[in-house]
Amino acid sequence: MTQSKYKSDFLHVMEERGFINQCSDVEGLDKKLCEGVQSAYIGYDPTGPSLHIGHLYTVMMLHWFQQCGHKPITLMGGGTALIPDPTLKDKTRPLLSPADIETNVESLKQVFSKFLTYGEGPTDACMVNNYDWLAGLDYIEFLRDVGMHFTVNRMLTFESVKTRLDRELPMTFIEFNYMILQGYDFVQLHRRYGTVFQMGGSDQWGNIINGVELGRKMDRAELFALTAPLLTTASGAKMGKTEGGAVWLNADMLSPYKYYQYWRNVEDDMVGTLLRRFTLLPVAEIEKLEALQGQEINEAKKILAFEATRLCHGETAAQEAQATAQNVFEQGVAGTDLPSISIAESRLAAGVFVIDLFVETELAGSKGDVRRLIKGGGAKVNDGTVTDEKQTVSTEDLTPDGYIKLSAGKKKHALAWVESP
RNA sequence: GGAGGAGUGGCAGAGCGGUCAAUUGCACCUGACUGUAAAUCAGGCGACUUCGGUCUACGGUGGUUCAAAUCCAUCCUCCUCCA
Repeated sequence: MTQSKYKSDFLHVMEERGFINQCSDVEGLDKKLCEGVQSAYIGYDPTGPSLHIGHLYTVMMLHWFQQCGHKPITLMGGGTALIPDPTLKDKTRPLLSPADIETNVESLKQVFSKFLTYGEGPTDACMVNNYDWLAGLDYIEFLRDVGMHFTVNRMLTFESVKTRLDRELPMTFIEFNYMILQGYDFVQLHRRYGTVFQMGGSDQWGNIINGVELGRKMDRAELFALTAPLLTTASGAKMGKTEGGAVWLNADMLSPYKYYQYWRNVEDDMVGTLLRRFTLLPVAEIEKLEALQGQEINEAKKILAFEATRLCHGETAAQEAQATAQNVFEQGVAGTDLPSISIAESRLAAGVFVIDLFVETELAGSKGDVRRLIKGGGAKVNDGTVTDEKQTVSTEDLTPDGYIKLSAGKKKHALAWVESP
């Protein structure tokens, strides 16, 4: 294990797990964290009902923060979600209704609870909503107190603003204000909870540092910022997408099996980074796994997939997912955890077009999609390649266990079970 | 308020009266090779289809034409310059 240059447990962990990208004042922060229990927050926009793995590494930061004896705060941007964030996407994102946001906040708390312990204790996590202080703001007062401290000159230099302007894309005033409100959040967190520390992804650096500066200007507060490197694949693309879309952390939006498969299929070069960031395995153990070469890396990927799934969906779900993956890929048989549909026995007896089953199991998006799959030789029924578009299956195709296995390509499989009368 | 310019498939970006379901790149899917990896090569990439076709699409709505993404009118949105 490498000798840490940090005194505080937390920074030590962040360092060895690769979470440190930029920090406003490492020494100061290190010292602060050694003084006693601190609270730190990360902001999340409740713009969707779940988190995906793009959010996950920040949640892990909070997780470790709590493990190191501090208090994590999840800040819900209930107020800022009413305002579009000007980042990345060139288009202004649609405004959400307050009711949607409230539903999302509730749903998100469930997800966070898998990684953080909420409660009333000194190091228990808590969830706050910036709607509480943003909703009632008086415009004039706000401009005088907060707007005073921002120069447009500086705001224009921020990456999110610059790219928009450079590309001659519109940015509305409401979006332009986003960063001010985010900075103001830090001030409020400090005033209300004594929070001196904010973390986030490196894309949030500008916003976070705004808060640090605003706190100093308004309250002479000493605030700290830490960002983690954004997750990109070894080939440079942003991580977190699968064929179906985002890799959600909710089981009802993405099954544990698929979640497991996502991790199982990551690029070789990512395994070490991901193990450090998304599992709780001791670093020493991770270092051993990182040393694996060639085909052996698959072993590391299995561990990554298992550990990541266990953390998010629990031991049982992880074992089931792993067992299914093993059955499917190593034994060549079906596993119970595969996506399934049920089909009435009477319907099956009459014969069902294979094409329809592929659509119903969502292995393909449309009938035309299945036809293409068949033409390309990627469609299989019970591991036999489908060659005829009009091929049907009936009760005779059922395996002894009472299902039909469908495959789209080598990795995507689904089962159609007969519905017992 | 005035003058120009632009709105095309997930994104970028061609087309500017028929041969356009729309060039191309990225992304994505499948096949081959492999290690459920990467790279590479090949094919595919609106929906439905009795595979002959049918339908829906180029900001919205009307119109001209045998025929429109392409022309005209109008509305909406955005950009640039001027006041």
